[in-house]
Amino acid sequence: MPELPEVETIAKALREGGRDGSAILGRRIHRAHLLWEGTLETPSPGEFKSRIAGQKIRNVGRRGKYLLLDLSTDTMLIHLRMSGDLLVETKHHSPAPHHRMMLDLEGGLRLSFNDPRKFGRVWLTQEPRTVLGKLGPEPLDANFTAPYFYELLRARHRQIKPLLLDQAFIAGLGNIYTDEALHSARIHPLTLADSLDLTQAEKMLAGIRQVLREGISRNGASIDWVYRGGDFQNHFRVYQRTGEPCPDCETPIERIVVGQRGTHFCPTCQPFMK
DNA sequence: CACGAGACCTGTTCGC
DNA sequence: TGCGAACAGGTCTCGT
Repeated sequence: MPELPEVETIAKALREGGRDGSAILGRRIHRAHLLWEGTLETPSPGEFKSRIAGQKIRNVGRRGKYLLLDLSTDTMLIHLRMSGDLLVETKHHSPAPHHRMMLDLEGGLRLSFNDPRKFGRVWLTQEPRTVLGKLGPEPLDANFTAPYFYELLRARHRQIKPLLLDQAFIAGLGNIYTDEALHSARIHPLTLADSLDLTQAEKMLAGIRQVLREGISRNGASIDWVYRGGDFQNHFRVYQRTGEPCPDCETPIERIVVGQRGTHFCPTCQPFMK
């Protein structure tokens, strides 16, 4: 689910707080509740609870699809995977179905991790690099240039779509934004990365940045009940639009399976070049 | 190195 | 209406 724009939206919301003044920055964590221990990747439940108690939330950031909570002495990393969400609630609220972890904060607030499918994971560590170390570059980083992207693509004899989903190649893209970016760049999802020329690499990077920026400006995509307020789902051009006319040329959008993921593209705008 | 299948989970939608 | 199949924003591991 949550891809870079959704995680960025959540990080921003946690930093800025709600209209009700429910800001969590600067607050001390009184106590952690683990409703499903499998959520915790490291350390053990006992050490997690004793170590996190008393630490303050200094800041909230993002790297790839990971949320980073800077605490007094540790970093808490959260990966929402397919169905995770973070909510700020009050302490009195009884735990909703699928709550997996709750952090009681000073001032009666509570930061809750809800995750129906139980794929999400949490780490508490003083060395976030051990978790983030293998991530590829941030696509929106100004230091990530088109010529460099072209060099990376040229070194890989692999279909472009699964390559863009590979977090070690580039961080933050998921199934929605990959399909949208390929359509924006007019590149077929099965195109081999090392067959793209510099001009196509430039278009690919521009497409990635364009759809990510649009996703962020629309507060992400809210499919089903998750990620309240996001609007990008109403602006998909190909994702989950099988059979609907391409917004650029009217050709019906096609769906194929690539690397076991549903893949949506326009056969006219994105012709397969061998 | 590249790729496909299977696993990890639960909920919703689709097709008969 | 009922019920099983298919599908879902992600990632890891294993076998070829």
